[in-house]
Amino acid sequence: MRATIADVARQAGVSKTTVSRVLNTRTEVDPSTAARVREVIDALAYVPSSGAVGLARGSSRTIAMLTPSLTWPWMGEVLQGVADTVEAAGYGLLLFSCNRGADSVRHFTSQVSARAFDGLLVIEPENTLDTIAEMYRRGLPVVLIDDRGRHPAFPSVATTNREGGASAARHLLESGRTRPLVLTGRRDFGCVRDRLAGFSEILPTDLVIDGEFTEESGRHGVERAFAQGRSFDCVFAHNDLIAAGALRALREAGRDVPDDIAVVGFDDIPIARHTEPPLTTVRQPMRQMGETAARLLLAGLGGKTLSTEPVVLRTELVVRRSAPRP
Amino acid sequence: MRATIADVARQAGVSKTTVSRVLNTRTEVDPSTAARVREVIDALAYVPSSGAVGLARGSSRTIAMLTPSLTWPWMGEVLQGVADTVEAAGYGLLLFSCNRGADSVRHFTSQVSARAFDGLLVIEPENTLDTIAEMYRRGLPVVLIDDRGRHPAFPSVATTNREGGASAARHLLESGRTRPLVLTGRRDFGCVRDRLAGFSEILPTDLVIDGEFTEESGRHGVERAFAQGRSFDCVFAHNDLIAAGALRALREAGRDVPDDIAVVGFDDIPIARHTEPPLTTVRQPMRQMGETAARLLLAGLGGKTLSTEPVVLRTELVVRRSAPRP
DNA sequence: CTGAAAGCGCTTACAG
DNA sequence: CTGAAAGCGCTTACAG
Repeated sequence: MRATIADVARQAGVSKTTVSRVLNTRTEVDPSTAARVREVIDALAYVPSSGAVGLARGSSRTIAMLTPSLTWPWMGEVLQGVADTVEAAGYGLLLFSCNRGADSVRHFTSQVSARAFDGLLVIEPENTLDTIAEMYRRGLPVVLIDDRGRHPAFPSVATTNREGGASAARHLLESGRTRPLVLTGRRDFGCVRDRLAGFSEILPTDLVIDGEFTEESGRHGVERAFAQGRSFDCVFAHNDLIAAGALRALREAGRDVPDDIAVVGFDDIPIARHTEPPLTTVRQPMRQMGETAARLLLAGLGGKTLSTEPVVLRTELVVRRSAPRP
Repeated sequence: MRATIADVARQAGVSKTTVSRVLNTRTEVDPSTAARVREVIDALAYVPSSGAVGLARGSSRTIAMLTPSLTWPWMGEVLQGVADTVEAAGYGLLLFSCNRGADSVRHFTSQVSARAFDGLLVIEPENTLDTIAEMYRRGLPVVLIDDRGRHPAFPSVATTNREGGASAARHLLESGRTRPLVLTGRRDFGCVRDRLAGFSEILPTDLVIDGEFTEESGRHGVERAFAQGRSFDCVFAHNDLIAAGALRALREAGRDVPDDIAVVGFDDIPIARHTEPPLTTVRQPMRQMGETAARLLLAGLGGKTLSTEPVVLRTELVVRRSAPRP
């Protein structure tokens, strides 16, 4: 049978109150009493039941992370940043993926009501921002990761999408490229608008093809541009999957990258270093975003009031062979 | 203030016992009473506190997942399979990554003692098998994902590593290749020995270079083979990262893939379809492994006794351009 | 079919 | 510095 606080108290010849006090390292305990209690704790390998502590204290020392998918290319990095930070603070990390649609959302919502965790880190599943905002308003501490340019009414972590787009344009311009093809992700994403705006400021273009954040979309984008007889000397893809698709379509069309056409992506996912040629891309610091969001949330749980102004982390241009330095 | 079972009981004019009974859908409640209670529950948006239920019942309806890293290329798929299955069963998923070394292990161990979860899914962090086995012996339900050929003394899910190696060899042999270079991962992994044994049975070779499961290791392996003046017409890499490194080294050496040298990898991670040429590889069904392990564990929690005989899932050869069909 | 009471394993005023 | 008692929000014999 597992030891409880009552066992420890009995064997140490003190009350449960005293044991609780030494566990929570309050000062008002006689040193020799405390030492005796600690001995018994060690001897019994006693660890307080997290459930009981949570009930008594009204908090679970657990944080939840909500994601639309766990298989997105950059999700592992975010998760690792979150997990490391949360663990180091002695908190537990409860993972919710909304992969099963409405059912998943319901499951998650009921866990919120059940007070299964103290705070929430979220990468927004499609169309759930209102639900999340409502939870925040009702008192659940929330930090959003990757606001997609939407600037919600609660704390969030974002990256410099606009400056990221601009840095891609500057790099291409410095390499002597002047006629870009831009392949975007979904236009209703704020980050897409920001990346485009930053890019266009430096390197204006009317050759913009809207698409999805997929390889296929990148392939189709390039094919369509060729079919329309448009000419371009570089491609700015709104993420690395689109860029990978573009690379493939360019190779199939017999164009050399980067000699004929340079390609720049966005994100710097693991695939980026394995394409041929390896991809120049605007790196988003995903792990750091996870860490930052977790640290913010933990500070919030510690009583600090969090600003709803997004914390913005810097993107960084990573130069590889698809668009080398001039 | 949040509603409790006492609030529901008061407003419905019944005892907490009765409310508890309708919550847990026992039969011994008068239909009209039950209906009245349910109305109040809805009106108050009452959801039982998971902490209190857990304490009273002595179980948390939560499963833990322990991993060495969250950024490994196939981890997202495993995690998704686990999360979907666990969620669908109404359980919570507590995530532990041992990324911070000994500190992480300690944090995890204390959570075990704190009874923070009912069962454990584990992808073994380096050198923790004994610790895990000990937890299993003390009564914690455990299912291991990817036994690395070690056949532990508790339930596990594995893949057909030996047959996977054999299928790679058969494919190469059918394509007329007879002089393979094999690039292995760490030899102390059982899966490496199994893949090698299966391969060698069909296509014996003395050109085996041991390495790590990394891109660099693949590059070095090919370079070393060339430096030794060895000739080969195909490569069997023990995972896709090694294969990606091999592709790079072959290209730099001016060899055409697959015309001069065919390449087969193992795993089928996302990168595999983005190399040049795209990689033929032995697919491990990672998501299915996650699902299977989770289902096993849930069955165990449901009272079923689990066999310690590994559940073995089939690998599948995925043919792409690096080693096309004959 | 229903309820009073004890219990799960802790914490926390309160009193001394 | 220490302890008895109440309380956190549930479940579960037990009795009726």
